[in-house]
Amino acid sequence: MSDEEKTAASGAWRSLGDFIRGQRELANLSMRQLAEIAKISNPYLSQVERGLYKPSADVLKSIANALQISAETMYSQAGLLDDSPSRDQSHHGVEHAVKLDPRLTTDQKEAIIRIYRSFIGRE
Amino acid sequence: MSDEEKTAASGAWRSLGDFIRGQRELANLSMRQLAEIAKISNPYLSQVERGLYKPSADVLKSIANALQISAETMYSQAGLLDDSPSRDQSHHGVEHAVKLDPRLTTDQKEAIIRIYRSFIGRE
DNA sequence: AGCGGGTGCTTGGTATACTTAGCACAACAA
DNA sequence: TTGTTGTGCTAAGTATACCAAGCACCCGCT
Repeated sequence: MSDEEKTAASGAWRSLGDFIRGQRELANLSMRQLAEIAKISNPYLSQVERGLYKPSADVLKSIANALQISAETMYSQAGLLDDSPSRDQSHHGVEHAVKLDPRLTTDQKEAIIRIYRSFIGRE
Repeated sequence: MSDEEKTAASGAWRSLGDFIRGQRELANLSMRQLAEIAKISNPYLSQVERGLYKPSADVLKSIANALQISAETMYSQAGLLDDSPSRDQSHHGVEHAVKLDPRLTTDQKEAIIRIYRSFIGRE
């Protein structure tokens, strides 16, 4: 058994932890800040983000609320809602949302999409 | 807060237990049958149906699967999905989509969002 | 009277989700 | 230097989700 696979806390939940950490950093929140808002302890949040534990559903919902993202998104990231064939927002998501935004001019939309495509390394 | 809200096994989860029991009886399954399909123990299922314990998310999903109902239905019955986190405006679309894109790094997401906000005149 | 097989429920224990106290390292101030 | 305050992480304990074994009862047999 490799080091990565040591205990029950590997694989699928790791990506959930990465997701939470990414969203937390995007919101410019420290662990203690997010933990306070989500009403969980900061060490536990640390362990969750590192994939050591699988948070229960209400904790997930609480974190989602604190990060201002939908609970459904969080659950699907946690692999608990894996059905959802209708809601496809993987990479069409960004470009589509940009194109639909009425606040952006055409030039601005093109600029953002160009940057976006350069980031994801084209296809 | 009332006594109903303090202890772990009361209130909202009791109705969840009733819901599960109803669905199980509707499917003409005994506790042992459902427990076997959902890969949980029958005593635990008994306690869940009586509202003594709050099942974790994956157990809920497993039960929903065994009862052939959607996980979302189960979660909403469990009161875990009804959030609707104060959706401010539609312009959440772009930022939301960017935040959710797994192909982008955190830095890239921040960059795009910064550009986007500068375009629409926010911040 | 027993049997065997069905039902749901209780008991006692293990695994793990979760917390409180505290460590180690930074960056900035006195 | 020595504090103070920020960060994330570790350690040790408590709470609880969950399981295996078994109890009590109800039926249809023989």
